Amino acid sequence: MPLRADARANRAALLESAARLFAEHGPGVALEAVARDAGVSIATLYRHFPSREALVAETYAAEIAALGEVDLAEGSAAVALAHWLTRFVEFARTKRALGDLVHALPEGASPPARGVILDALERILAAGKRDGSLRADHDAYDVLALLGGFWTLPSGPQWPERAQRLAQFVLDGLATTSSEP
Amino acid sequence: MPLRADARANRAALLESAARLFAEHGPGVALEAVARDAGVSIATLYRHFPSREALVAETYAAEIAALGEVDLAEGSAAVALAHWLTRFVEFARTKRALGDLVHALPEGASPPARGVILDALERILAAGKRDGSLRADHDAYDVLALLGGFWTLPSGPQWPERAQRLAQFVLDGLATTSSEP
DNA sequence: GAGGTAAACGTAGGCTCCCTACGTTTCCTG
DNA sequence: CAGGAAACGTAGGGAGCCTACGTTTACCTC
Repeated sequence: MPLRADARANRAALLESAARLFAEHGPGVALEAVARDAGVSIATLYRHFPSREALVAETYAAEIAALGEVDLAEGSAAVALAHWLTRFVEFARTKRALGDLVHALPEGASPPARGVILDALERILAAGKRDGSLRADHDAYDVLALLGGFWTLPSGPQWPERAQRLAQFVLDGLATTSSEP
Repeated sequence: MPLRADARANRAALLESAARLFAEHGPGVALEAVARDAGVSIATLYRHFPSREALVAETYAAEIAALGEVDLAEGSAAVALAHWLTRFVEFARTKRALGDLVHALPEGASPPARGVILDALERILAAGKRDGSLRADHDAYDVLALLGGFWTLPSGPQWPERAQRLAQFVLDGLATTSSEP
């Protein structure tokens, strides 16, 4: 059965506040602040999102889904990886909170976001194995770990440049035909 | 003037407790728990270590100093980097708290640990530029960012293997003479 | 050894945040 | 427009951070 009207509105307000506050103050924002900002009590926030992780996941649901899409139709898998990395960098730039979600560790029961991203990487790597444009001796897990470095970079003005170089390094390391100058 | 005897003893007890609790429960351990474990009040902890970061830095002072040492005497810079990376992986494995310290971001005023490590990497990279064994188009900052991935890996039993592969990837990417199979 | 003093200490408490129990209000359906 | 389920807010316990303040303790001097 559908949510009641007030519940729907509160939920939407919470997601909106969360998106803004995560962007402004990082993923560690007090949940009580999010609730206050949304004009709602903390209990309501917990009712809709039982954990911080759940709130982050819902907030970035669209972004996560987009990262799951891979276009292997045109060009080699290496090209697809390059495109995917560019999108990943862009998301990482604006959505720092995503990092905590993607790298939320507990061995089992990892959040869906992680699975979606690993899945996308796996498809690209498999394609690279088929068309020979990517080395076959690294798995999605390896690549994701390398990209984890993004979240350790200070978020200053040179972040995009740094991140792009990191991505290029990963790409070069995975490509069979090196593009070194 | 030297510390008073009781102060010295308390300080040592705090460092000992901190080392154990950081290792057991990660870098997020409650400082009050550290104080309690050391048989000391929380105020005393703050008197000796004004911030969590300061406590971590002191706890791992020896490890940090060791990471600052680089042996460029024998073999190429690439070999030196390989050795340094091995040590780095080992430290990262046992001292997860170090990560928070090394990657503590604030643009200015970064803690000394970061500087020590960046310095060591810079010396290795410079040597690699001289002897031609390492690519010259990446700086210490880049390398450190790549290694940041270590701290996003789940700390399960396969951690060492994963970490070693990451390090190898970085090494391969930086070496001029590729060691790909 | 007996003080005197600065250094070091612990207690206590305010603040913020997390999370839950419980009584109250609000929406929807008939 | 009433009844009941759904959703809500208030209130509060617990944990952790950090500081103010009064008390204790080691060291130095005589």
